[in-house]
Amino acid sequence: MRIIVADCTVNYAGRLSAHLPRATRLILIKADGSLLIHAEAGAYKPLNWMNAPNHLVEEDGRWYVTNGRGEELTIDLHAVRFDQHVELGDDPGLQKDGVEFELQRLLAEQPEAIEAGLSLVRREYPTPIGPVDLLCRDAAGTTVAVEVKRRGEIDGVEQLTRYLEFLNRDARLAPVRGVLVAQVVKPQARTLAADRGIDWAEVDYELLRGSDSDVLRLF
Amino acid sequence: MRIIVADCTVNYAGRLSAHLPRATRLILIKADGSLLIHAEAGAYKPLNWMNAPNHLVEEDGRWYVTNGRGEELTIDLHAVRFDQHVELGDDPGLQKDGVEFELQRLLAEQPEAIEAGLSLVRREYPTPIGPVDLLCRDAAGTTVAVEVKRRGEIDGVEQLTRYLEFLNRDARLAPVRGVLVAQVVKPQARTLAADRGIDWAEVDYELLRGSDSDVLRLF
DNA sequence: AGTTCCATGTCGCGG
DNA sequence: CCGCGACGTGGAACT
Repeated sequence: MRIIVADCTVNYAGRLSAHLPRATRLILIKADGSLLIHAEAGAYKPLNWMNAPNHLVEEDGRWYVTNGRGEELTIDLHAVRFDQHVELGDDPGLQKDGVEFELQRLLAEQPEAIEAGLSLVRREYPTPIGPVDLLCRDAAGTTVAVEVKRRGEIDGVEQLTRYLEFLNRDARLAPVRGVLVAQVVKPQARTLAADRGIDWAEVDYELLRGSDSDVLRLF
Repeated sequence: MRIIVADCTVNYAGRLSAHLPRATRLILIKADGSLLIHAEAGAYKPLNWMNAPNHLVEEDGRWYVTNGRGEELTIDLHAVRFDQHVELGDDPGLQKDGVEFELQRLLAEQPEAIEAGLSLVRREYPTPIGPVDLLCRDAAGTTVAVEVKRRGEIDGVEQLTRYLEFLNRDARLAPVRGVLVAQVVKPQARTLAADRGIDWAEVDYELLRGSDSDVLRLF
């Protein structure tokens, strides 16, 4: 990785046109050729960037970066204050835990955590506009579409509404109820869900994981 | 800005839990306190980060970063290979050009590009839930609500549906048709639009801009 | 490669 | 502060 601090002017033309007036910034060039330009403020997102793979040409204090997809970045270097090369080596990568998929897996194993008497019919049940997270049947034998989110917000209710629209046209399934399941269901989502006749449930992730370990311990 | 290259182990607990095994990485600490951890590969997005404002405590080769929103990042520094401080100063900021607003402006000038015989009634026509991008009238005199997007996706159909709901209650306008206009309309959006009786159209941004220049050249 | 959906999305605007 | 929509969204998983 090459680490540069320089007084520079930047122009980007591609998906849009953008211009960075002259100022001192941090420029990173990674081993794969990707390039980031960061300022002193504004975390996470670079002011400008070019994703790998791309082609870098240096010429008279000006860099041309092109990427074969019609995008071009030009950097005018007025003064380089700092230029250092370091080898970082491969990264073992980030280990995540606690995302939606895991929650869906646990709930598929323990549908009763959503509602007593609920049993799984199929996970990722396909519809013309995308798969329903869990298709279940309740104690009374009614079909239930379950949408799993980490946080239950309005778009989750919208998504579930669309699924129900389609599912209820299938005579073999109708009538289909909907349940939005999340660790936390926001007040707005509750209101909209109630208005649409959709149920919601909050589940405890740690508790689900605990039960999961219990199940494993039995074998 | 402080630029550090170090052999480190990182743990994050907040919106999820994440762990970075020991490896050499780039750590940036910006003036506002925000912190980024980058690896050699994978541009744009840091492996881990903490957005400002946050609190940083250094202690025995271990850093604790907390941000008052229940998020915590811990960095164990095993070996620091590089540690440099640079002053970047304020950044004048990025100047952008050419996004959705521009597309809307061009279509307001050339509604025929959407559909033959279409004429503009008003841009940003207000409704209780937000302004409709373009309100038009078609060749038959029927009111048409146009939603402009750079990319036509399900969200656009949902948004337009909500507008139509309101517009159709206005006896002076009803019945109102809807058209979703974008450079590209995704299959899912087409399916949902068709299902809701909403039309869609794809337009060529470069072509619109070209016609625009032609118009200008006439004067 | 194309498509779809998730994201510790981030970011900016308006109420 | 919260809700909402755009983003050069990026990135991963699946077809």
